Amino acid sequence: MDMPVLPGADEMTADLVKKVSGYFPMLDPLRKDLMELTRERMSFPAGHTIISAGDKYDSIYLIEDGWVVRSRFLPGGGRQIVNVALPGDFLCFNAMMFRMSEFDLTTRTNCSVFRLKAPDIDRLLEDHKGLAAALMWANAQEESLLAERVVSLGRRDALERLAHVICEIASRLEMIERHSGDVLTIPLIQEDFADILGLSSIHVTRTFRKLSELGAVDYRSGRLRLNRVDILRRIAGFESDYLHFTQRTDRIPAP
Amino acid sequence: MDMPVLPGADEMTADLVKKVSGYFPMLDPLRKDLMELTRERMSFPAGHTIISAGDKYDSIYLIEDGWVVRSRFLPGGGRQIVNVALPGDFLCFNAMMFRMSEFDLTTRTNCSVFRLKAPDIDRLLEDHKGLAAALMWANAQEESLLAERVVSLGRRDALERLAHVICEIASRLEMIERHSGDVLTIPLIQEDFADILGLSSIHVTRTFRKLSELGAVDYRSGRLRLNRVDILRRIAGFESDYLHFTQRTDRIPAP
DNA sequence: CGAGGCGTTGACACCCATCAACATGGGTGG
DNA sequence: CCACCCATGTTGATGGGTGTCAACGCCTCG
Repeated sequence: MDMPVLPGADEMTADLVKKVSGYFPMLDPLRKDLMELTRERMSFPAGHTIISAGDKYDSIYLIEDGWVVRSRFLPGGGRQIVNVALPGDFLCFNAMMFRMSEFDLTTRTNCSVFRLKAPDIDRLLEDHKGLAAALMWANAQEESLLAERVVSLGRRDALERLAHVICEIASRLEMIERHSGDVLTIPLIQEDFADILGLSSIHVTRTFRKLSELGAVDYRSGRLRLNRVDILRRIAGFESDYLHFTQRTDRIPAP
Repeated sequence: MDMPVLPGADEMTADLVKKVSGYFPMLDPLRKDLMELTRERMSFPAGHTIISAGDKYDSIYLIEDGWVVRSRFLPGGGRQIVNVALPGDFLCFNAMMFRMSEFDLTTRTNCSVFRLKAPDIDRLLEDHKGLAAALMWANAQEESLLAERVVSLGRRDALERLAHVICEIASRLEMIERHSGDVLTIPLIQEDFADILGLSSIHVTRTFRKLSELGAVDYRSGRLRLNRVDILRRIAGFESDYLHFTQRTDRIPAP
């Protein structure tokens, strides 16, 4: 295979693929597909809108580093963030299915992403089985996260919601080895939390204070100290099953 | 192909596949895969729980007829319905990825479903490309519906939410040709609407009354009369794009 | 040093939950 | 055919959770 390989694409396949699919043991085909299709590495500054609602999209992105939020602006001026994408997550993986985005994608930190020219779905299934499997997995997992967010928004109060999303983010960061210890760096302002949780930013302040009073966490300007994770999880009723981080050992091929 | 074909599987492939994938023109491979894998047709009475949260699942279901809701019960006694599945929708399509269900699946009407033994994902991608494509499409569409539900729950008030979900259900029923005219039969009680919308059933009553006063719809015991769809859509801010019902004509192969 | 973004606090209003009571209506058994 | 019952829907009163508004403090950056 004598295709031009990007500088850095190697480390990506060595390092990131492990994170993308630590849970999904189809490493070799995925690595091969990414080598073939990942031709472009792009960087964006914090606050950059990669895609706007209504844009036609033609590529799939794989986040190498940085945080991206997917959000919708409403006629009344409100905003709802539907999910937060972290390193190892795909963006626009339904570009093969749908033509245009219904959401904005905005970076919250400086980001570097790999861009995959979206093959049409027939060619994807035919020639890139590793990527196809990874995309199916990623889509299913994102669906699972969204379902849990629906539960939160529908049936949990502000305190439970905030505690729950903190548990979720902490677990996901651990999963990709971007966090250890009891202090998280979270590049979200309280207004972001508000738009994730369906609250006002003022009420997010109040709710953080209550979590602090309860001894669970302390939050200050992007730094979150986890004091008592047990308390946090109990408040949230957090069950990590829905993240589906358990390795599917039943699918690891025999050596 | 001399495999035993279920009585009725023929009509399924002739009729239902069209609905499953009217939007997704990969009919022939899908039909073939369904013929191979659809070995069992099952019927359930209304109110039956097909799968409970925590159950290990091993099959994918395709709804031939009936309504199914996917819901979660919370420790406090609350319930949240995360989506409503209609004829032509798949259930448990992530059975290849994940091992167990986090939600209950409960019939709201008498239902008949086709059961597909879930092939593992490698075999699916290898031997059942039509089904793989249909499942990817279905998953992406469900993800899209969930994202829109998140927007509703986060940033729309009760009136907007109810109007929006009515618009959604009406559109989906039209899509599968299960409804025409201005009266819908909806086998959901107000408590179901409450658990879809994150409201109390009492407030659903009030909200239906307000919609009626505004001239949009009249609801009475499972029958919903659409008086002024334009009003309803304006209240909801309904844009049907997220349903992705537009045929992807760019993907129809040349004859 | 000023400006602007972000966070914080308190007062107040509103949306919606909760509770209790009652209406309706379909099904079942006598 | 009627009596009863249970599920569901309706209404009003009350309260709590959260939004909104205004003012102020803090910090960063130019």
